[in-house]
This record gives sequence, structure tokens and C-alpha cells, in this order.
Amino acid sequence: MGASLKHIEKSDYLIDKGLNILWSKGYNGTSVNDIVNAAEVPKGSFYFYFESKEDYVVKVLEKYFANKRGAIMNILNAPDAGPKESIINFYSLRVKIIKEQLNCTLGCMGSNMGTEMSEHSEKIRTTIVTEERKIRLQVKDVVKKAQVKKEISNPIEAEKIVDFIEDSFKGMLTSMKETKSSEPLDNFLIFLTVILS
Amino acid sequence: MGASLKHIEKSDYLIDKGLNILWSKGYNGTSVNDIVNAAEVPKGSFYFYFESKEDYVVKVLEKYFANKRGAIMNILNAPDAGPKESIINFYSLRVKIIKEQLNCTLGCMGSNMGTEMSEHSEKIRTTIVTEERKIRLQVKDVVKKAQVKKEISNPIEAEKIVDFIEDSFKGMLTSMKETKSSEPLDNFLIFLTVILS
DNA sequence: GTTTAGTAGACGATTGGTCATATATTTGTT
DNA sequence: AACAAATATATGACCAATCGTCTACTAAAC
Repeated sequence: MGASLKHIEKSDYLIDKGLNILWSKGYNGTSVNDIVNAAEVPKGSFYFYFESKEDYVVKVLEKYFANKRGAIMNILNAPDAGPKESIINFYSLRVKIIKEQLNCTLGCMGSNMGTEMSEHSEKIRTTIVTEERKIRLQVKDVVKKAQVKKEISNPIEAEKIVDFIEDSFKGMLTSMKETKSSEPLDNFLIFLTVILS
Repeated sequence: MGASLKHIEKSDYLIDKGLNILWSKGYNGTSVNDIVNAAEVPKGSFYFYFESKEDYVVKVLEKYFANKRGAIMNILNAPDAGPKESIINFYSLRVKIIKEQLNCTLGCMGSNMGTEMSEHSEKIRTTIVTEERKIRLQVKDVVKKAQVKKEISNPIEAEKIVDFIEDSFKGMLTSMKETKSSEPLDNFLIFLTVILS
């Protein structure tokens, strides 16, 4: 029943090849043909490795978030930085990555897909919510620490603070895409220090 | 050369009939057939009134934003309220409308479409940016007034304050859709008072 | 020889868009 | 007021391309 290593490798390969297309063009803008052409794999193979397009996209999202966490979560618990400092470093890094690697055009794949598909695919919606929550929980712990250490005097619950920061960051990415500019991101970092005061 | 009144009325009718479909299903999720079926109009008529699907969507967006401004901008300059109070009333009203009329499912059509299409249609992208700017400019004036009156002590430029508020509000709507919950909106109103302090 | 992995391409439905044809409506001329 | 010419609008069959999916098949492994 279990998938062999080769099977996993090849489905992983298909996931990698389609990830950037899906990130840019969205669910309905990306066809199964786009994916198999990019991977240079026969169309029939797609449905051997995945139940459906929806199933495929769920797995792409899981990989996207795993990659993302791998790239950014370390800095949150860097041993040589205080909690508040770590939070600011964390968001500064995310801003830097988006500016340098993504050229301010793609935004967050989770938000993009969530905006397009939350109403129409429960599987996709819950995948995004679940994956985002993993990040928020870790940030929350650090915010709590900073509050205990009085680095943050804001008395609002850590969870609400993190939700607001993460939600507003999402909005910045949307405006970044729309305006083709990094200004919203810079603005975000300014207000981040206000919120964490 | 100018379109007759009847011409305008019928294209307006087509725009109205497609607006909600487009709002919910997005650009690539909505077909021209969906629109003409909803309007009970033959397909050929669509291309008599609109150059293309893209052209149609631009006009839908313009109508969406015009409707939106009509419903919310008055409260910003209510004569019996101070500037800061007006800003808070303004966003409270927007939150209320989204909760009551939209059931926390649709978000902002501009942001939805911008997320999906900014990379792929310059016409759609600039339409959204232009329309959003109209709202921001008006809010900016009120923020400035509140700063002059010392109701807001935050020394950051009014424009940046408004950009942050509007961008973060966008993010709340995204999370609202994803989580199917009004919590992000309530959280937004809490932090709005922090930002406007 | 039987099971499993992998593939090719056909499937019906649908996509955005066009077009020839038909019918209203308006306009200009008596 | 009557008629003709011109223009505006209506219609759905039609186009090539593409959609997501699936079935019938071959190749390889045990």
C-alpha cells in the first residue's frame, strides 16, 4: 500500500515543477497540462501520482509551507538575540527574501491560493489554515517571552498581536503585488516596531 | 460615436449580473458563459457590449469600487464627528457591512482580483490601484486633520499611516476568508485604535 | 504468469471569441 | 406622413484550443 521511494521521488518532482507555476498563475490559471509540460512528463502520469488537481495542489501547498518554514523559522529562536529582537529579525528576513528572491511579484502562495479557493475547496482552505497556524504558534511563544521580559509593554494577548501582525503582513503582500512596489513592506517594518512597543 | 443611453443601460445590466460571480469565483474561475447565463443574454451580445473578458472585468471593477465608495465615504466627513472619531466610524462601518452583508466569505473584490491578476493583466492591475487610491486620498485628509488637532500624536506621515491601515485591512479580509471567521476584523478594530494613538 | 508501475491519447465538456444573418431603431428625404 | 436608406442591436451556431479526467494499454518486476 505504502508508496515506494521512487514513487515519492517522482511525485515530489512533479510538485516541485508545478509549484512556481501555481504560485504565479493560481489554481484556475494553471492547467494540468502546464504542470506536466513543465515537468516533461506524460499527462497520464499525473493521475497516477495524484488523485486530482485539487489533491495535487494540497500537496504543493504543504511543500511550499515546509520550504518556507525551513527558510525562516530558525532565526526566531536564535540564541544570541532577545525575544523582541528576534521577532523583528524574523520579519526583516521575510521582507528581505521577498524583495531579493521574489522581486515583489509573487506574494505568499498560501494567501494567493486562499483568496482564490477558500470558498470553493474546503481541502485547500483547511490546508492553508493549518500550515499558517504552525508559524503563528511559534511566533506567539516569542511574543509571550518578550512580554514577560517587559520588552513589549503592549498588554494585548500575544495571540492577538501575532494574528494582527501576520494578517497585516498578508495585506502588505497583496498591495505589493498590486503596486509592484516594496513600499508596503518597508511600511510594515515601520509599524511593526509600533505594535511591538 | 458615444454610446447611447440604452447601450449604457444594457452594458450596466451585464456588469451587475456578473459582478457577484466574479467576486466569488475570480477571473479564471468565471467564464463568459457563466455571465451570459446569469444575465439570460445570448453570448454574442456580450461581445457586442464588451471588447473582451478583460475589458468587461475592468468595467466590473470600476462599478464595484464606485458602489463601495457610495456606501462608505459619506461617513468620513460626517459634520457631527471629529476627525479621529470619523476614521474609527469609517472602518467600523466597513467591518459591519462585511459582517452583515457579506457573511465574511467574499472579502474585497479588488484585492481578490488583484491577487489573482496583477501579474497577468496590466489593465486590471492599474484599475485596482487607481480606484484604491481614491479611497486612500480621502482618508489621508482626515488623518491629517486629526494630527493637526493632536487627536493623533503618532508623528508618522498621514499617507504612511493610511497605507498601513488599508493594507492591513486587506490582510484581515484574506484571513477572514481563510478562517471563515470575523475574528480578524474584530482584531483589526482593536489595533486601529493603537495605530491612531 | 501474475501483479504492479507507468503511459498514451481519446473523452466529452468547456474555454474565449467570431461571424453571418436577422431584426429593430433612427435618420434623411420627400 | 410615408418611405427608404443607414445604423444599431440581437442571435446562436460555430471555431480552434484547451479543460480535467479516465480507460485501455504496454513495460517491468517478481
